Amino acid sequence: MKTMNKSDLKLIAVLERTGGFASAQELHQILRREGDGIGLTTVYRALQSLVDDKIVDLLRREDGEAIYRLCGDGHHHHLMCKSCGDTVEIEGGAIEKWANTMAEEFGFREVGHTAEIFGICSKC
Amino acid sequence: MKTMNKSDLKLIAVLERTGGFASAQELHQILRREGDGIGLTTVYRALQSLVDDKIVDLLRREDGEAIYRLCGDGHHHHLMCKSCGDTVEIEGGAIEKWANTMAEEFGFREVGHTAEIFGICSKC
DNA sequence: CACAAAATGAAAATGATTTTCATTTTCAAA
DNA sequence: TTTGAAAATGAAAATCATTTTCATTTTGTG
Ligand SMILES: [Zn+2]
Ligand SMILES: [Zn+2]
Ligand SMILES: [Zn+2]
Ligand SMILES: [Zn+2]
Repeated sequence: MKTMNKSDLKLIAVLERTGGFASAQELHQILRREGDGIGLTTVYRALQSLVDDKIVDLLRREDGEAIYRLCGDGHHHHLMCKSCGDTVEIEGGAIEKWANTMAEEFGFREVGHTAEIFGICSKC
Repeated sequence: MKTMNKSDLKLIAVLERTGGFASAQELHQILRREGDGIGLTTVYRALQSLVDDKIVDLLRREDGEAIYRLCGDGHHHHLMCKSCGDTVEIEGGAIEKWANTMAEEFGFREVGHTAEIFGICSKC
């Protein structure tokens, strides 16, 4: 972790405030909406640097778009209704264990994972 | 799984021949190199349809590019190296149980899930 | 202050994927 | 075999996230 410039701090602040994942474009819009004139390029650069410094996690949406979250954020998974879109945040203890076990078994390190459950909720 | 047209079959054939993962662009180039004048659009369409029919897996390279591979039988998950792209298909017994438990707890039905693990493999 | 390095952002470039749309192929009914 | 509608095809244009360029501004230090 080298330096930490003004933009890096701004991005960390937004990520803290919003919690969860957000794309670069979304984070840029949020900052703009709040009156910050930061440029999209700078947002990308700050996120890149934060990822390099392992301060931020980079994952991918289903369509491939990059999404970011603060490392150490309360990690959780989602249960989403395919019909109405309602989403519940759930604990993933079993998943964490599974991911670590499997990764270890195959000699992987710096392990991460994604896991989502979807179905039809009781209201639908 | 509805119909299976000529292009779908071509793509399946290439994927069989090459084994492992390849991007749409790469698969298109391979077909072209082999003298097939198939269009890039058609390659994308065929892959989409094969993914919908669960005949091929869609994963993502580290840069977000979509990569495809013929899927083995049965339900499984992936452990992929972020660096070299090597992928292992793994059992997900714990996941299945977890997904069902959570879904039941929140009253969801027709439940499905996705789960992928990624990290750095021993060779990298 | 002066000056070099670092940061910034507008605009252009990139590159994968999708959309449009006119044309061709397929295929079953007549 | 002929015919018309539906499905398939692909070239070109459109999208859209991300990166690159490059001229300008800010920062830090002597
Ligand atoms: Zn619902
Ligand atoms: Zn988890
Ligand atoms: Zn698979
Ligand atoms: Zn590897």
